[in-house]
Amino acid sequence: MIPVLQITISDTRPFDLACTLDCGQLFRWRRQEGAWVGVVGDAVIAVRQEGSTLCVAGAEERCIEHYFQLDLDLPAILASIDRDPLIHAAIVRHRGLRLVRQDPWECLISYICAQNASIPFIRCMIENMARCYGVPLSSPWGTYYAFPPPEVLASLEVDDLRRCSLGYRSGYVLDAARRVCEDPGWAGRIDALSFEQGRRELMAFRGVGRKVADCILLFAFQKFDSFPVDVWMRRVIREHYLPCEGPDRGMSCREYDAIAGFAREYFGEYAGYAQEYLFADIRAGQKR
DNA sequence: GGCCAGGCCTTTG
DNA sequence: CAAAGGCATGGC
Repeated sequence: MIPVLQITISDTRPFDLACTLDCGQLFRWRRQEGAWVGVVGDAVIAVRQEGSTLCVAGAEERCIEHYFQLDLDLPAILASIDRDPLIHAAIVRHRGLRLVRQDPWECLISYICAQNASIPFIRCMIENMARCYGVPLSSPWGTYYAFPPPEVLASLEVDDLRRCSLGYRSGYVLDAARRVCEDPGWAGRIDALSFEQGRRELMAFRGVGRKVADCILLFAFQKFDSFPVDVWMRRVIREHYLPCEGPDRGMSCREYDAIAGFAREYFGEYAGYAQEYLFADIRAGQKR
């Protein structure tokens, strides 16, 4: 019998599991038999939400609260970004979506892979790497695979990663793995830095530009004022907030900075949450 | 089968 | 400094 832990959700501590796991910030969770199953570190975890109860198997309460950041005052955060009808509608539709505390290493590689790729494709690349080079983890829900650690990826050849469908990103991932192996303190250092300083550190990785750095800062380092601007976010901001600036195709550094800078000022210190709610809303609308 | 995707790097104007 | 190509691959 699998021991199941129950965590109670309330109006003062809202949480929506499906929104959180399916909004595009994470790539490894799957729906399985009415639950969500994923790998966090070396643990296979299954989570199911039944109304205001969260049923968890495979992890302790403290681990889950830390991972989903349930201690964060979400109502206060949402109130602080609720500035107009557009973001308000997104908040209402996805209330309970939380930013997850991702592992810096896995997040770094995931978002290097994410450049110029659709979300299903990103999932595919990461699963390929995990299946080929990750430690198998047997669980009541089947065999899953840990995300391969830096030493393992660093020991590969470019063609090994090409076979995982990474394409031209293979070299970037290999470089990043080697760099992290030589500098194991990288994450701790960025953790202690401000948003701007952390971004500078991250952009020293080949294959990490503004957008990728901003995602990592938001998802792995809890720099909540980070506002990643992908092609979707750019469309929304241009349509609703900053009409027409620059050509239609391709985004210059200047335009990126203009959009992200505007958003940080407009939404405030939790602009990253606004970004994620807008992103989730675009994706939901896309599914029709 | 063409278009596009949680962009970045390099080269050119 | 700004603007344009090139890039690997898979989903839709």
